[in-house]
Amino acid sequence: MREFKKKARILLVDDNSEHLRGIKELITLETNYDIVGATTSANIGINLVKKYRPEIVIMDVNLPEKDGLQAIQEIEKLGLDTKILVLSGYDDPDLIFRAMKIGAKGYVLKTMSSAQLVYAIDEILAGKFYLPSALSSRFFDYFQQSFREENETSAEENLLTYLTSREEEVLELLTQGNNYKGIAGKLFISETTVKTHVNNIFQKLQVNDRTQAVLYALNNGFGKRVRAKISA
Amino acid sequence: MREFKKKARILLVDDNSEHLRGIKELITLETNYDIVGATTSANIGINLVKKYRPEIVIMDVNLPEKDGLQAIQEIEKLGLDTKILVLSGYDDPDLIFRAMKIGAKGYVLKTMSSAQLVYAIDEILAGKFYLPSALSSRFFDYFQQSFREENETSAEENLLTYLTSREEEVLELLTQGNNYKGIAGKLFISETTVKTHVNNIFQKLQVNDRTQAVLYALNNGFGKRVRAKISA
DNA sequence: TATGATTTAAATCTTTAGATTGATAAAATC
DNA sequence: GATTTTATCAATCTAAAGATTTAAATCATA
Repeated sequence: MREFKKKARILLVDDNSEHLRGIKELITLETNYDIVGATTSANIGINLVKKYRPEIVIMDVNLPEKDGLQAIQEIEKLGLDTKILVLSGYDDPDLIFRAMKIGAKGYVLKTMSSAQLVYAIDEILAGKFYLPSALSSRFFDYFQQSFREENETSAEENLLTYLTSREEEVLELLTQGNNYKGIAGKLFISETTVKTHVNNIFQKLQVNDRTQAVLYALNNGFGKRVRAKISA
Repeated sequence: MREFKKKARILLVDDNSEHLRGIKELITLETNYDIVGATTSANIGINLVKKYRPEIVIMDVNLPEKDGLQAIQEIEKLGLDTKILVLSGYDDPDLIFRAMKIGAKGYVLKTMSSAQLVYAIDEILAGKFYLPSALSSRFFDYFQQSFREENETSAEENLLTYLTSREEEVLELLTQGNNYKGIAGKLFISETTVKTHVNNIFQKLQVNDRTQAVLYALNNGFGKRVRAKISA
């Protein structure tokens, strides 16, 4: 399939040195792959990425010194277009979600078949993403769960709809941390007018102060922005 | 494969009546499916869901009166465990993302093969999610893009790390809209102590007032919550 | 044990925020 | 054309927020 293409340069990072050897042998059988490095250290791995600029990094997320997710972030920050395939012993949805969130191109379990690993590598090298069906389901379950509360509340009555367009402008400036003077200056109106608007906003949103108003705005999709219940 | 199982009840919603007939015929060929309804109206579709409680709804997202996404949300709100497969003429990442966000179990293009449609239906009936490889890539590109800004900023210096644990508690209560008195009461300390903490928080976060402090906290992953740049 | 960081607290002062009342003019709606 | 809504502004007042200084007790740790 890829026989005549340039060999893909691969870097392996896995804290288990036996497993590291296993993958290494397996990949060496594939004539299209060229292993440029294999290490049990996340930090060394990052340096090897800088040095050899592999097309793809196969990264274990259970590393001793530095956790794999952090290593992924640091590799992503290099801006080298290095594709990262996560190799993990856990099918924890949160772990899958976070890995994909920070830029991984795929996530496979250590229990997978060697054929599946090769398939995953090829898909990712072709510019696609790869998640096995079971992990994909876990990902989407978690993904949808994290938005469920939002979907429910967005259907309820949103007090923001009662605001006039001018009040929305004022609230927008409140959500940017402005005080009365700042808002008055930006809207070219007097401070007392701003106070009037702000007081009307409080009434309509049924809150007591600006902080609560800002929180209500952010939690209710103000300005087409929403808060996702997603752990960092 | 599913020959001996109970027939899956399917509802079709598509504004194009010709396309509706086409899918209907195609699905009727499958002995395992039972079409309980087919309509060009989103509102009628929702009522048919209530009436027949199909296992799966194949939903076009380009509907005239009510848009498909809204219809999906209303069906989800019924809490009937109805699985929804989106059928769309567009591979727009935002559309795919929003459909999956609000609970769709799959998304396929109208240009797909009939075999792929049947495969998608079977996967979803089996409790899985289904996105064709190309759409999956679009989804994840969009998904990662929406978190890119956050990933970048989270790597920068986060002033929140300078807060003491007590200051974090105070800030947490600030992000819930409490005033001095409320915080003092909840932490069983005096109001003046709270003022001291809050002032120290302002210094450390380099802000001037509580609203700005709250905004900084929310925008910098305070309390394992992050703000996703995702359009509603 | 000496040192620095944390948590607690009070006193004082200035500034800002918020509530309330009243008023005018333009714009939209009926 | 009358009425309601919206946007504007002022004045006044109270309450809350924020800045600053000082200080004592606790706690971790070098």
